[in-house]
Amino acid sequence: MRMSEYLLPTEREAPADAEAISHVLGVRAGLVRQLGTGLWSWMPAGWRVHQRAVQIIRDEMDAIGGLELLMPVIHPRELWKRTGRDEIDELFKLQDRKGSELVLAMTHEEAVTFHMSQIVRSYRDLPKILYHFQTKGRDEPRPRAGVLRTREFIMKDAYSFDRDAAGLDASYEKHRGAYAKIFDRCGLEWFECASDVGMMGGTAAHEYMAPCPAGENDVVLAPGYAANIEVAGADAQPVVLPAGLAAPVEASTPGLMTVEQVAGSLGVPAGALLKAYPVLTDGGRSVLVMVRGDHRVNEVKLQNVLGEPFRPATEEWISAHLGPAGFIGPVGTEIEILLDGAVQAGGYVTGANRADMHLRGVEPGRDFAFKTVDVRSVEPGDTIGGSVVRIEPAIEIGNIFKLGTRYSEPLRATFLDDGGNEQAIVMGSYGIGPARIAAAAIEQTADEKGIAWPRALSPFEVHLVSAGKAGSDERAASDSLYAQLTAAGIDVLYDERDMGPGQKFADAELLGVPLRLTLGRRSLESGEIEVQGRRGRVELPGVALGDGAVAAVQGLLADLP
RNA sequence: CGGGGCGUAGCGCAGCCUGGUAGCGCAACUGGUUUGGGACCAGUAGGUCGCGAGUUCGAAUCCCGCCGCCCCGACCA
Repeated sequence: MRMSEYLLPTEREAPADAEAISHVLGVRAGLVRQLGTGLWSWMPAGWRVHQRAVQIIRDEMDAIGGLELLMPVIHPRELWKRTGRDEIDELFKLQDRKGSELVLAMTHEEAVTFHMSQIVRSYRDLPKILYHFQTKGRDEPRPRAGVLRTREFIMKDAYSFDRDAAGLDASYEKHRGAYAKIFDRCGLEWFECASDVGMMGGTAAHEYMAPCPAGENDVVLAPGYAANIEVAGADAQPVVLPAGLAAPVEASTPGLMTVEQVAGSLGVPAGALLKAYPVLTDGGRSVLVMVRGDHRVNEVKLQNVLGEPFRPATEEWISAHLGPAGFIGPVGTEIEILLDGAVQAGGYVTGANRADMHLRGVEPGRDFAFKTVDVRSVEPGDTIGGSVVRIEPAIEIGNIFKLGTRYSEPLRATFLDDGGNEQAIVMGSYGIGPARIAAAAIEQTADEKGIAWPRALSPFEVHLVSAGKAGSDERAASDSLYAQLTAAGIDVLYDERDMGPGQKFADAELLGVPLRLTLGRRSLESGEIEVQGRRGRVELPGVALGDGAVAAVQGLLADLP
């Protein structure tokens, strides 16, 4: 591709309001442009990257027997009513000119299950894996960070259809294998994490996480362990408790409402306090959740423990049922108490359910009854298997779910088993966001000059800079080299624009093609083309001009990350 | 949905407080000189100051309403 004929709208300055590296560089390098909040266009070079990711995904999906098809974005709303998903806030709703109710698909479980319900008749029709690359619409409450979280995006979504749980397990494992190959081939650093199955979930789920600064999720990492912080568990650092008391003793704490204030005033570590967090469930239960003073309640884990959604109790409710906010505790209350498992035996400081008063020496079991649960968030300093955990932000680049019969039952997708009995198809769903792969690659590889694409995702294989002006001998030589490389099937971006070399180098480093060749007057004098590897901006041995140049460049390409 | 901020030329911004003919840098265009790390000289062109309604002799500037966009939080199969 000749740069003078291409559209690569690079910018010298970052968009004023961009924070994420991938947002800044995606725009500056001319890969993406914004149309509205959460609505992004892919410019030609950016679309090349996206298509590279898509092709890698397609390869590996095909390799596990996936069958590519295409389903529409606009669906009858009725279909979504049948699965109970038509009232989701994120679902775009619309009407046609006749007033018929339609939705923009956020995923395609409904559509694919609808079709398979008509097509599959017998156990002989199973198993199947179907997938497509299709636009999703999601009315996100807060789109952010360029293409990381948008209201419209392309997703590879795959669906497996099996006779039973064992079949689903096999399909699930195939996808785990394919996903590992996909993310490795894309050159990403990534982790497979146990994840929350979510409100609409099934029986198991994994997320694929690419660590990077702009990540929206926190991942807990230890040797042999990776989990979303929403579900992660770890061993807490032990706390040194004060000597026990025969019974709780009141301690005056006037105006001291925070853990830090109370701990400081009483001369104990924050972990020697118990924090009380009263919640009311949608089902009408009231529960007092207790965690160590230096820990925090994890609302996702708590919801899983409660088995239903909940809201924190209001201050009015707390005053009416426990005591003044800031001074509540477990002693003397009738409310059901859940105690976090990190609370070791011993005497703690808790609220006394009276204004300006706490209790010392409160012992779980002796002074109040409880049920032990795991509802705290993993904290820095926690350990797993003796190793201190790392907590890193990460982008979710893919996920896999065991759906079971969540969709096949309401949509009556059944088959006859070998005994002639009607059974619901057992399903899985498997998503990957190519745009997030691109964004994660930018985040993970960028340096102060720009992007440094993994070879597999780069919009071009070689960036050839002509350092001579039009009509010069060096320009004629670079024209000739461009023709040679292109004839050999190498994907070359050829910068033959009539501008200074500094600007060309700057654009090349911004765009991040892994191999940069420079051919100018020096090359004609030395007989060598200069070579820079983009990752780390390393100068590589020059390539001799002449017939061997193409083979030499191919050799260099093979060695790149 | 709460909190904060922004909207002036393609991009980045100043001007607004204290009303009086709309500016700067980069980019663009023309001519010339340059050509190995974002050159230089001379000239040119480009703006309903987000939209609407007010106050005023006069509004980018003050008041009211609306829209759009960003960040934080809530939210997020």
